[in-house]
Amino acid sequence: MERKRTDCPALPPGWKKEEVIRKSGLSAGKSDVYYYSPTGKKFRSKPQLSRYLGNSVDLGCFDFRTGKMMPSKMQKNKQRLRSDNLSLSKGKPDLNTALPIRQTASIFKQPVTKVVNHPNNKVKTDPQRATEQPRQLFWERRLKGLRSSDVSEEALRTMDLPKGLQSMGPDSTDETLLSAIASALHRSSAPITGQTSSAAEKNPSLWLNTSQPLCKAFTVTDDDIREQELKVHQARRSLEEALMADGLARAAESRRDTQVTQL
DNA sequence: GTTCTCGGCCG
DNA sequence: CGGCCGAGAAC
Repeated sequence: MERKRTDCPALPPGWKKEEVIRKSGLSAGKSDVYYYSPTGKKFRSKPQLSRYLGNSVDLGCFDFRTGKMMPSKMQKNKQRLRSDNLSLSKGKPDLNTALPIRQTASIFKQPVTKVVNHPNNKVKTDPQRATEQPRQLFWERRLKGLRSSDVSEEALRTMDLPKGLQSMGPDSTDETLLSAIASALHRSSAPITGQTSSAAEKNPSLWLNTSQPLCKAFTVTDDDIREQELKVHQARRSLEEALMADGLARAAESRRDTQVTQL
């Protein structure tokens, strides 16, 4: 009977929440909660909402039933914190490459990453949303200070970027440039060209091509490519050796464990 | 066809 | 239990 679609404080204007009480059957009295997007699409579960909003939106602390953010649910976070996997000294390194997302009060944080729907999943996309996906201007600034580190929290040496690559916009440090380019590379499969518009150099906030990293246009020479191929080759060899060593170590360890249990 | 509603599965 | 979704009922 509760047919009213109420505004939900945790939601942006336009989103409505509805609670419907079951009035017959074995489950009479139970209630179902639905949400309606501004475009009128109905959502009847958290996964469904999550699918629609994209992976970059973490609904972990959102309570679907009440429609409120419940910070208490934060502890039951599936994503392990760095401090956590420190304690499990063995265990695979964290290969999560997700980009940081803006943390705001609302569930509907602005994704920093573009939400690209996986070609294989047939979620119907709202074309409006797909094209209007907002991205913060100069969002790369928030990558500042991010460092990769190994399992012992030791910061890894950062890469040296070729001289030809130059950062642009606010905070034109090499460190941010590296992050910006790395992010651009794994955000989309489109070629990375940098900011090709000369206007962008004079006034980035106006002419910025947001699908490209904050990097001046550059050219890649054959020598650059050869040099890079060599680096990749060496990196692969190092990885191969590391994996081999790790495998031997694990084998030795499990052998020792069995012996201990047998005592 | 679409939307509504409750059953029932599964964690 | 309650969340989630399938499927029959209703429109």
